[in-house]
Amino acid sequence: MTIKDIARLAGVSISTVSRVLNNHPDVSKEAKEKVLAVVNEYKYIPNASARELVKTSSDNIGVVVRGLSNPFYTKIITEIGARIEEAGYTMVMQQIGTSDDEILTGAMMEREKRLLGLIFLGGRLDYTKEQLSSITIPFVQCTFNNQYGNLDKSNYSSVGIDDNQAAYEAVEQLYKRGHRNIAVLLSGPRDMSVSQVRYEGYLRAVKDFNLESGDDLIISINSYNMADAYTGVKKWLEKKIKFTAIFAISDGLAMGAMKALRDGGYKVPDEVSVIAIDGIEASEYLNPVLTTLCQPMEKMGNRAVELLTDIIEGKKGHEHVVLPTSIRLGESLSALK
Amino acid sequence: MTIKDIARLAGVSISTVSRVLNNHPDVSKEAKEKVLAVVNEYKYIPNASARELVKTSSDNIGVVVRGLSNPFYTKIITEIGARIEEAGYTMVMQQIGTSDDEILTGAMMEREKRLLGLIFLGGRLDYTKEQLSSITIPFVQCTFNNQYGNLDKSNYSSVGIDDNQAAYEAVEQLYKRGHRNIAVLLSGPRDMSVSQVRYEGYLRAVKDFNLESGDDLIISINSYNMADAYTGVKKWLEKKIKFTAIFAISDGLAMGAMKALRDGGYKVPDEVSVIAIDGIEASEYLNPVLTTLCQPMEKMGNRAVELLTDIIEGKKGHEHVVLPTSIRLGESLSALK
DNA sequence: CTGAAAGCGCTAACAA
DNA sequence: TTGTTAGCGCTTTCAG
Repeated sequence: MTIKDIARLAGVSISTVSRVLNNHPDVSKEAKEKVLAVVNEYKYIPNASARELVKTSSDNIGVVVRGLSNPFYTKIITEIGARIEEAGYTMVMQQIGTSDDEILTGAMMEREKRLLGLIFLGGRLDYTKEQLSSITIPFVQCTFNNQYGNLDKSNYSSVGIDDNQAAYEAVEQLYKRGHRNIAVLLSGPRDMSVSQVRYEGYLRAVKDFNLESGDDLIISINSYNMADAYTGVKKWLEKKIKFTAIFAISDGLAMGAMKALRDGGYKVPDEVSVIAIDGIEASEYLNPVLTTLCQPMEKMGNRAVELLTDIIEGKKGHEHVVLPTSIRLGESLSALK
Repeated sequence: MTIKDIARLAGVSISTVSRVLNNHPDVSKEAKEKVLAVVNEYKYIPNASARELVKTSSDNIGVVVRGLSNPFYTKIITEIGARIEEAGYTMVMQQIGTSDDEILTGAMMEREKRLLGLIFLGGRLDYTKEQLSSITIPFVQCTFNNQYGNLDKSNYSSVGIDDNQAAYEAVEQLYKRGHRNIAVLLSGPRDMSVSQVRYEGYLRAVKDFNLESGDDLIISINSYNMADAYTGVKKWLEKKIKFTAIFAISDGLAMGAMKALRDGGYKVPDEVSVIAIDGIEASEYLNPVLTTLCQPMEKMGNRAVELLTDIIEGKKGHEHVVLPTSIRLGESLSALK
């Protein structure tokens, strides 16, 4: 069933069918009705590949999301979708797996969907200028921090938090409550991801506040899974390292840690305080409620779209926006006597 | 940058470029190297729309997932992806919003991607035969239960749990522990979704076990959000209805409920028992750990692919598989004295 | 208001 | 081993 068949069945030309399908004004009522009738009868659906192939422009903005159903992105995506719509563009979203190449995906989307711009969610930190050059339209990295990259900042925009500083502040919260033996729960050890950046913030705080330090206080697991965090922390507890608090680089890891602590007989927050970074929904439903530094998810999505549309419309150049975190005071912190 | 440009730049014909790009054997080493060099230099990426347009067949299996990042689907999708790969097919996944039309999406994918079959995740229950007819390839509904639909079961396959029975068994667990005043927390009230089916299972159990019944024991909210469940339960508690247990139709709702109970001064499980259905990861990290009837997620993904490939390969016809749930005994249940 | 025809970028016969 | 060519299904001038 192609446009040709519809044309034949409706007794009109291909162009007329196309016009009806695209709501062009200059079609007679009769022709329109005839075509629509046939379209409905045969449940004809135009081939999008053919459409895209022939089009030379669009109002599409691409969104590439890394990671299947990362709860953390849901709110951001919703916000991005709403803002793109509001600005008069169309969102084309593509989810990719953890190990897929987002730059390649973006480059393909750029060509196929005739994108005006791209937003990447959950990008890696290690792209080379070379790799990035396959994308020729403006793009903004959301929740991304090219701390280790050597990218030319004038070639793209970004919006995120200062992960290093957030970690520093999380540790500071513990310090202010009298904690000096603070373990860090991270994914890595050195995986060039956000985990590493936050770990460095922890180290900076440890140094600044003159806290206890050393490998004994590092709980390193190989993923961002709650289950792995649980197992890792449980095993670590057996070593009987002296500690009074845990800083987890993500809410998810903190959730695993809190269960491990409970199963290990440690009371949170009475015996051990726990703090993290992210502010996902689930961590607010724990008992005790997790204290965490929240990423401003709506704001991030909002700003990402704003940055991109400003560039597309020629209003501004590339910018790098660092948004502040806000602390959600739960029940997982207590002051040492 | 098109295949034509590459051909010109490499000094060969477009067919040769096409052959190189598609790894066809009959190309001389020199030609291949020349083409590859140009491709790399200019970061040429073939236009997938054009490719798809010209292709008449594929080994693609489409997967349509409803709902942005539903944690419940992650495991199923991972499993589906692995099985599709294993069976020698290629997975083409598309995520759609809660209010998007999955049948239309499926129909479009069928035509564009030349799919051999489709798997729907999280489908609605209310499609008409008419609507479904726009899909002409075999498809299987995963986690779907056409309890209220009037679909011809011989036209599609499905795999899921018996939601009504699962709810019944959940309530039975409470009954066996002496509970007679069991509230139900659901999303709806009558939204034709899985919530409704589980609610009917609750009603059946209430009748069979001669439990206390009535509207007072129904806590109805308008979403599957933890936050809404929290607010809803909190408000409901103010009514001071007599109850000793809550059956939540999903883990997410149970999480909201447990926090509301805690904030309202009710101890779980000492004063109130809570049970749910789903078995998502987060609910295992609660304190107390939620007792819930787990859906066999891996198995579901596994069987969905198996059903579909068997049909594609002509080995079998359509089937409707009902998988058993398994109880995860957490800490949210206690027996009444 | 309508139709004929060109061509989007690519693959796959078919020739050479 | 290579190049020529005919479409895939659609949109869009350009004539009528």
